[in-house]
Amino acid sequence: MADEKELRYDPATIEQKWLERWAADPKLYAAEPATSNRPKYYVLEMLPYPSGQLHMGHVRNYAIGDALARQMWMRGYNVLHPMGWDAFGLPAENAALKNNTPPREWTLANIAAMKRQMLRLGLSYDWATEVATCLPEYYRWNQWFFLRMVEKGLVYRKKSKVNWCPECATVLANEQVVNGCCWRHEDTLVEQRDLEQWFLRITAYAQELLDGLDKLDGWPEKVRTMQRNWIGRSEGTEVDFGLEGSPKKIRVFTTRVDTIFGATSVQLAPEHPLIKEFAASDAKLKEQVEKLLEEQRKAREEGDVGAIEKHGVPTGRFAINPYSGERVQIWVGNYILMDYGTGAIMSVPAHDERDFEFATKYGIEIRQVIQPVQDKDGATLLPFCSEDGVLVNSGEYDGKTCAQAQKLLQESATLQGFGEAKVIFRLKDWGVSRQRYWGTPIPMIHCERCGLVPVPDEQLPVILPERIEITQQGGSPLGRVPDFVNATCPRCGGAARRETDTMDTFVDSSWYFYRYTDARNTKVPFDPVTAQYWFPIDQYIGGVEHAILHLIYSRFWTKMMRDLGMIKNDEPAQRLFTQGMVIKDGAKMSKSKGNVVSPDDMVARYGADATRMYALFAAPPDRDLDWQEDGVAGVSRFLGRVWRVVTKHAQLAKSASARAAAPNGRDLRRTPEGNPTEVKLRRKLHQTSAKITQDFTGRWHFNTCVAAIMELVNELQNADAQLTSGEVSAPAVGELLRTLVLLLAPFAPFLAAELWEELGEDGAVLRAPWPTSDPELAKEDEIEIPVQINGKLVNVVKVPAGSDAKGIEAAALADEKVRSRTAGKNVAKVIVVPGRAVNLVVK
RNA sequence: GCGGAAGUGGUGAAAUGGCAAACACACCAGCCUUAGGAGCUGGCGCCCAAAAGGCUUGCGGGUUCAAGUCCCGCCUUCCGCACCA
Repeated sequence: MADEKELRYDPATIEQKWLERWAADPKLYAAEPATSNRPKYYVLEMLPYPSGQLHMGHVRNYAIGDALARQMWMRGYNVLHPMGWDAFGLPAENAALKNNTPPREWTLANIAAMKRQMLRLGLSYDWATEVATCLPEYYRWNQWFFLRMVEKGLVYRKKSKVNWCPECATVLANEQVVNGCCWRHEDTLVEQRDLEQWFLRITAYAQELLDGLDKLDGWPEKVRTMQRNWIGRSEGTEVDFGLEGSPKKIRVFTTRVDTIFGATSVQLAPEHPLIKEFAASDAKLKEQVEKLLEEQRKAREEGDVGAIEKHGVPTGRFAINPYSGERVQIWVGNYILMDYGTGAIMSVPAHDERDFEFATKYGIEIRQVIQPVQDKDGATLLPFCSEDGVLVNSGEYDGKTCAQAQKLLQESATLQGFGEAKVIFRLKDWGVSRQRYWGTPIPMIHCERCGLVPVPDEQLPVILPERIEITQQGGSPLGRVPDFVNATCPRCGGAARRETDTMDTFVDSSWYFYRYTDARNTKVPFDPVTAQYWFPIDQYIGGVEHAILHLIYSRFWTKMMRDLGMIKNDEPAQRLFTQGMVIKDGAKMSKSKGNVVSPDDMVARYGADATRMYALFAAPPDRDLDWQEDGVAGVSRFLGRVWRVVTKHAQLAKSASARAAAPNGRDLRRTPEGNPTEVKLRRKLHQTSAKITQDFTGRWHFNTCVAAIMELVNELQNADAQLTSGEVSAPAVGELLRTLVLLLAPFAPFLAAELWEELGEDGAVLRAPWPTSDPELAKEDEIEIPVQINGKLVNVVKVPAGSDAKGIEAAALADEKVRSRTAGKNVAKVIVVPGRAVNLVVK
């Protein structure tokens, strides 16, 4: 009875044993220093927010990274595989309100819990480099970078309209507004408020951030496209229209200055300063403008901007076209945005769809000034928006192509001083102020005499006070801590007030991966030499939801650090992989859908190996993954078969004769010899290892890697009798089982460690060399060739491997079925693809 | 509206232009008994009683000796962007 239990694969016991062993060996997953003679490989998974619970999306993300890291170790690389915590942020404050737990305590407890879960999963992180962004040892460097950016003129403060989430009671960056709602509160509409804010000048890098995308060919095209759209570069012209009866000018931005002779009105945004001016002396206009503004706000908040019906009112004022001197009405329109371009446009109804719609509605003149190159004679269907035409009704510019006219008009504007060529970006500067407690204090001091004064480096870190009452009232919580607020001005020594806003948490995650390379440095954020050894990251892995936020900020930060002379690389990550979502019952796993599967449950029932391996087996990593518990059970049963087949024959594999003939299973004869089963099994083995290596290095289809291991194990199982009887030689058994375990190691590290030991091997399987495949042994000696007649499959013939076209053709023509089908017919042509197929063209 | 990805058995999926459905899950039949979330054997796209045969990768065309794969048009689903002047 007692022995029987041992015949069962028991993941709980095996995994517990190895957890203890690994815990006793903290250097197991440590990278070698930069002096290592192995090639470096930096594999990184996006650091999680410490919510306290891993979810399946994390498990999938980390299973992918871990399989890669382990395989790279086995292939001889010096691997850096770190993990950390994106530990600042609002949930800690909410938890404090709810449970009366200090944010720091709550966060650290969550980190401890999630770390336990990660350890339980057997993830190969070097915890010596662990980083938690909420600790002063980390966030002091956020402050340090902030000061460097102040010096570089990359920080400024301005009062501006900002996105305000009433739920978070704080400001959001543009990137954090999703469909008009808060990215953390999908149902909470974002409001616009006027506030003094700190901004980072990310737009200084707009062009470089855009250009760099072309070189990031290791990034998914999807992410690059999203970033391009977000940066939104647009080439055009700025032109000053005159304001009738005033020396003032109205500057408009247009990408189609060639259509300017067709401008029949000028449209201003409701928030345009001139509109305010007009409205001041015109109560009726004021009322109308407010209505337009309200419509615009509503549409923006509903995320339905494109669908809003265009409205506008004439202001009664007129603008003067600087090229023609023509006088056109000035309107205010609800479809004009103040925060793009100049907040003013020239309206050319004949050549712009929106302007056309507007003009049609209000009976504004529609004047064609571009004649399409095609259908020169017939009436043009307006609006005609293509640039494939020539100018008409445009004075001296008539007959020019659109491109020629744009150039000439720009030159003329520059010459006469009423305009110029201009490139504008949709990307806005990064507002980093947050009126929250649990974040990095912004290291600035407000002095009544000296103004804004940076905190000197030697006074860093500006420590976030820990004893603080979290309340729900608005405004920065730090403002209610006198010990924090009251400061001495570093410049004049007088009494001053400390800045009470904290930094956006995306600052934390913009550079954390550099800190990993030198995580305990107390002098500088990281040692440049060490960082240069590891950077750029060879493979970054995470969810596509960070395509714009985190990934654009990180690129900016890297360029900024490069310009500080701290690093040499222009981009943080060479390759980026975005894994698919974890789905259950047709929907993304989420608490609100009630379809969450707990990783702890899975690990408890099936073990960490089975849980991780299922996450890799059920779909290729870039696709969405449908979580089916039966599938996990299936993988667990498979691991049981592996366990049985290896333990059953382990004695033979490590027998004296097997070792003597083939230490490590490596020196076996390199030509296929032995009894047919042995030849067949070794062939399958070498085919499997070739396939896995290929799928691993090439296209990252871990699901087919796992399937290949399953096929191998199925063959071993089918040959159980021959293995038991000794028909297969001991050295061959040794090679088979050892290699199987090595191939399994990146996917099921616990079982691999256990079986590696079972096979009598010392040392970590992680440090054993990755199996190489011998093409000679992998080669089939007979292959099946499908024979088609007119493209239809008729039969399959066997020919010796390496048969030439002639031999294959002969075999095909000799086949019974083929002969009966071709009898009495004319075989017009025979196409032979050696090793692949034969097709007979029969008439 | 624009851009991207995807559409293959009951399910997850596989297939350098060359035998569609590997590997699994579920299901069915049988064996085993320590009655388990265990193990083993076999079956499992559709039509046909079976065999023979035929049909089959969202729909319609095309290229090719040969198309799930390449090209054109359409449909559906998901994702991103969306008055960006």
